Amino acid sequence: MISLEQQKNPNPEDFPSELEGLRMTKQRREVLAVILAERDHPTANDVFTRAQERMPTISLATVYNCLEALVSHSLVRQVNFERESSRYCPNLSDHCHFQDEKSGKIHDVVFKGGVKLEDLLELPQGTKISHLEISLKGRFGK
Amino acid sequence: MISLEQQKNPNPEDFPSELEGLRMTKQRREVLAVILAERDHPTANDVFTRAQERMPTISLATVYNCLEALVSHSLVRQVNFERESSRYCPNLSDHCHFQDEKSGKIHDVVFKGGVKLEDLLELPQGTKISHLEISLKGRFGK
DNA sequence: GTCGAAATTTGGAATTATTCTAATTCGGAA
DNA sequence: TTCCGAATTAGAATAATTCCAAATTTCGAC
Repeated sequence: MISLEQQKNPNPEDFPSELEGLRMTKQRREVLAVILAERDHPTANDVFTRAQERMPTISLATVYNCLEALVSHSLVRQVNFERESSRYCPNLSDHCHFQDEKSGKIHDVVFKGGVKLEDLLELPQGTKISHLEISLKGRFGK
Repeated sequence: MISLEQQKNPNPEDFPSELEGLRMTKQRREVLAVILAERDHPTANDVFTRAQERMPTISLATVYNCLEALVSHSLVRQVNFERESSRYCPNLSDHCHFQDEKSGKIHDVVFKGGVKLEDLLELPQGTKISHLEISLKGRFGK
């Protein structure tokens, strides 16, 4: 797994011309930079709005294209909650997501030491998991 | 948790007039019967089509209404996979879902003896989980 | 550097699942 | 039977996402 540093103002120009086999274009760099800039979970539209600040000509379709490219090359994670619009997550380490019902905000949640979910499921021998998503909803204790 | 028997041809008329505090109307009975009739994971539209066989006048909007009522009263589970349309599941016991990438079909997966996912997560003290969904995607071993 | 092919971007249209709306119908209580 | 709130209905509206076809950019070969 590649490790892209989270930083306040990532400079799109600092990304190499290729990441994880994905050719980095100006727009893909910008979209990636937007996502790495904050540790939150923006929607495609949020990303679009933020990207427009530095690249006013970028289109929403391109943002969708870039997101799909980045996700499929594991540079960004896609997060789905029920039927809400997809969100995107810069944290590539093993974790799942908790949505606070009060604020709607999404938080990363990690597993206790070394737990591998796959080991806890009754799956037919040899089953290959290519994708796994855990979504929690609830309220923080007060 | 209520336990509604899975059976080949559930008779909508056999359901009591109220289930889990939800008043059972003709349409809600029919929708519930459709879902209990098969151990699969139909979309709202699938349910609509199947319900129409015995109740040709039912509308899609009603199917959506009924599904939402049944789900919110825990008579049926809603299953979401990425951005695909929601599916509905008659199995109320603790389990998660695996989608076979080859067929697209969804299968129920149970946890190994008594594992409680909540116990494996690093959540702030007192966090109340109201909803939890685990979705897996992959291929069965051959 | 120039050329052509291939990939990417773009704006707008199209799609699709779902929700909303307003009118009608139903079902139970009085 | 009558009344009232809830449920149903058909169709319109919404919203996220995808599709499309044209324009632009990039890349490699020369």
